[in-house]
Amino acid sequence: MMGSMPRKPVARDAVLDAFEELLIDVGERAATLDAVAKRAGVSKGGLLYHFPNKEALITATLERLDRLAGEDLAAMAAAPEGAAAYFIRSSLWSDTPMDRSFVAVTRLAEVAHEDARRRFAVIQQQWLDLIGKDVGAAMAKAVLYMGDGLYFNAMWESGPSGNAGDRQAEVDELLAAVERLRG
Amino acid sequence: MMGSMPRKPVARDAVLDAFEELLIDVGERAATLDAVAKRAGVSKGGLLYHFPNKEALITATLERLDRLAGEDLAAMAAAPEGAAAYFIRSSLWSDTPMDRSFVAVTRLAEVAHEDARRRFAVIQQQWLDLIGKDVGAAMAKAVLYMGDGLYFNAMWESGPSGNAGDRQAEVDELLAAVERLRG
DNA sequence: TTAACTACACCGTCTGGACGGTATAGTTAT
DNA sequence: ATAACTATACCGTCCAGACGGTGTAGTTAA
Repeated sequence: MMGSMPRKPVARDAVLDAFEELLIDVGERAATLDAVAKRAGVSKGGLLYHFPNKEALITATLERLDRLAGEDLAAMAAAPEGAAAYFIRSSLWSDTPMDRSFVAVTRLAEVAHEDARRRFAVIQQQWLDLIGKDVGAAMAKAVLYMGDGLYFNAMWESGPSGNAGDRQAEVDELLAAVERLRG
Repeated sequence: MMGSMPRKPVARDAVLDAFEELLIDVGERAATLDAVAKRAGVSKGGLLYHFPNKEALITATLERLDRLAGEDLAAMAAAPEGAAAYFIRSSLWSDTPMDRSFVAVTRLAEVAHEDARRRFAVIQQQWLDLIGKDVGAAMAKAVLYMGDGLYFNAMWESGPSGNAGDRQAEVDELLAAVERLRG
């Protein structure tokens, strides 16, 4: 009568996490199924049970980004400091699930994965709209690109990231710039 | 005695161009030696005659970027409109040799190619210095990142690029933003 | 209430193909 | 005569994916 629920697929999430980590750390090229399975502590067969092929793994990763981006967008819209400031702040790599997911998908887009690129375009447009409401349409792109540039550069400094203090000073500079653009 | 000079190496440049094109269009993963040779209209043996292995091909590509970036930096320093405005303008994907070279190397950096990443850091720092002299150190990073963000986004719109008019309008907006930051 | 059965969640091995690279013998342009 | 190729065959490695299992939690029927 009671719970006749099937066993929980613990491996599934482990695999998705491992795939993201590998994308971030070593790029798409080296994020092979074997490497993902090993990192996840799962057999290759187990991996393929959940994701019949690599494309399915990618699809699931994109779906996760969609979900997290949706949540982030809601937080951005509700941020008391304003959408623009929130955006700049959150463009600093801070190792949140959203950050990891975003950078991971960046790696896929880089490898010319069309679907990944499309998701980016949508998310970027949503960010742009919110920033436009905050600082005015004329300056929105300037702010959006400042944040993107920050992200873009932070990505190269792989691993545990560099000097946190320097990074913070950088964000403060950018926030000052945003204030000057506002109007 | 005279004219017994060897034939000119026409294939070499063709191979380098083809490698760049493939990096941009399909990413590092798909830029295989076979694909490069085919695109260049050269036999695989001919490719390997000039570049004994893939790493040599990459090295030559990085050296080309160094050369082009050096020229670009000189032009930026001498630009009558100022370094910052020049930088923003040139961040628009315009299919120049420098642009192609830069994006191609981006693809390599993405795949965690350390050498490629180092070159980027150097070029970025040089740009930052010039922009700082133009708009002041406090706002330099804001401008640099605006340009980077523009580049970052333009990269996703692969192929023959989108609407040129929209892009131009975008650059004008960014230039207006730069003027507001100046001081 | 327990043996038989089912469905799910995995594991480990194998194969076919692609890719980087080697080798070699011949061809073209200067 | 020699550098600059073409053409083709081949090797070792790696990878995606297929495949045939195994263990176990829940279900059913006597």
